[in-house]
Amino acid sequence: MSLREKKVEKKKEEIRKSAMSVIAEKGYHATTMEDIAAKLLMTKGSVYYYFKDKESLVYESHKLLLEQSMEQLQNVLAEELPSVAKLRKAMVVHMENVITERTDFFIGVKPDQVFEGEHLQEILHLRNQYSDCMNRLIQQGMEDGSFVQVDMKIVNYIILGAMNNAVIWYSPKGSKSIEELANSIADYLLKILL
Amino acid sequence: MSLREKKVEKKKEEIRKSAMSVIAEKGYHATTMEDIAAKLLMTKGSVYYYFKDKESLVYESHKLLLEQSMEQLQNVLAEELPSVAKLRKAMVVHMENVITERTDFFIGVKPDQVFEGEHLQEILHLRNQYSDCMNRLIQQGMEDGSFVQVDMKIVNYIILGAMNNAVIWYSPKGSKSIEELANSIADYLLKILL
DNA sequence: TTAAAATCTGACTTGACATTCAAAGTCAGA
DNA sequence: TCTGACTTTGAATGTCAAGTCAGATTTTAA
Repeated sequence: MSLREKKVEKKKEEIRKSAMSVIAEKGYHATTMEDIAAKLLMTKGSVYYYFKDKESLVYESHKLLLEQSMEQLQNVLAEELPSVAKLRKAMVVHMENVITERTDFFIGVKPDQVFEGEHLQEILHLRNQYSDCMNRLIQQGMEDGSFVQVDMKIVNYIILGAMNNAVIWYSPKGSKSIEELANSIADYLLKILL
Repeated sequence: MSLREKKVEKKKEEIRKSAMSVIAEKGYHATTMEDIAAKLLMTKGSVYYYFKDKESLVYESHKLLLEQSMEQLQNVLAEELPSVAKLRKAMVVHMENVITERTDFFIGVKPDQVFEGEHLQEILHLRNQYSDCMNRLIQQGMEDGSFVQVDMKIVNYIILGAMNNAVIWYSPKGSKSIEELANSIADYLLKILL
């Protein structure tokens, strides 16, 4: 990649970050392209130089986040760990993502209210992929007898729902660190499976 | 109440219902006053005859729903039941509300992105009240030894989060009836406390 | 140094709503 | 039947944010 391309990519990355951050703060509909630009001391016009429109910017941002989370999850999947520890780790990683990225995206807005066509398909696909991985973790645990038999689908919804919802109530002012919090939530949720 | 007042109240009720229904369908920001009116074969002008503005309409609708849920919860609280059965019933009732009203209990938007001032305060107050009631149920169970000791606040967030999230994924096409679904979710969540 | 390429700017256009309002329509009861 | 209060209508208005674009400015590389 040429220097120029690197610079452009860096700028795009900054803009994506800014977008995610402002959206996490104010919600998708309340954040304007000017907000996103202002945060970087730019003007709207510049943002449009890098991104076709708001939808594309948000799509790319969201996609990247999902892909990164997916990759982390895959890494956990690949580890040599007993089922319980593996699922536990996956949950902790997820919680940390939810809290640090504050991506209200999993709950705030339904994807079909923001994306269309290809973009919508891709986002749904990535989400399903993620969800499937979690399912696999539960499945494995049930097969090797680490977990009790449960309705995988429902339990998965419960687990992801409980975790994603933290965006709404988490506050850095709380007495627990993110790590502690992630761990205790993971422990509580694991009790459903033990 | 005079005949006319009854008629007005009935109309307002219809409009609130329509608003909640369209919002559940398309999301708060995507639903226009015309959508809400059209569903009742009215024009938006009429809606404005009954409600000052969109915010007020949604506020009143949402408030009523919260109050109704609160009342149901209070009724459960008042019943003579062992802790486990009581919390279980509260959860089932909540789930049924979430699914039938399809208002994620909360519009899918954080309240401070919709309401302001007094209205916002009142909505937050009602939510807290509701949450406190759930807390009380957990507290009681821990005190009488029915539940293990847990961090009440976190567990409460988990429980409400997991349940509210059902708005996102519930589909009437699923094989389980609402009642079955509510029951199995309640059972899974109770395992956290047993 | 300098001209072409890449970036950036901000005023402008557009369109989608929310909200208003004057006029028209409805209806219970005198 | 008539009247006046109550309702409804839909066109007009106001607002706000997305998206555009003709330059202005900065960077690149010869």
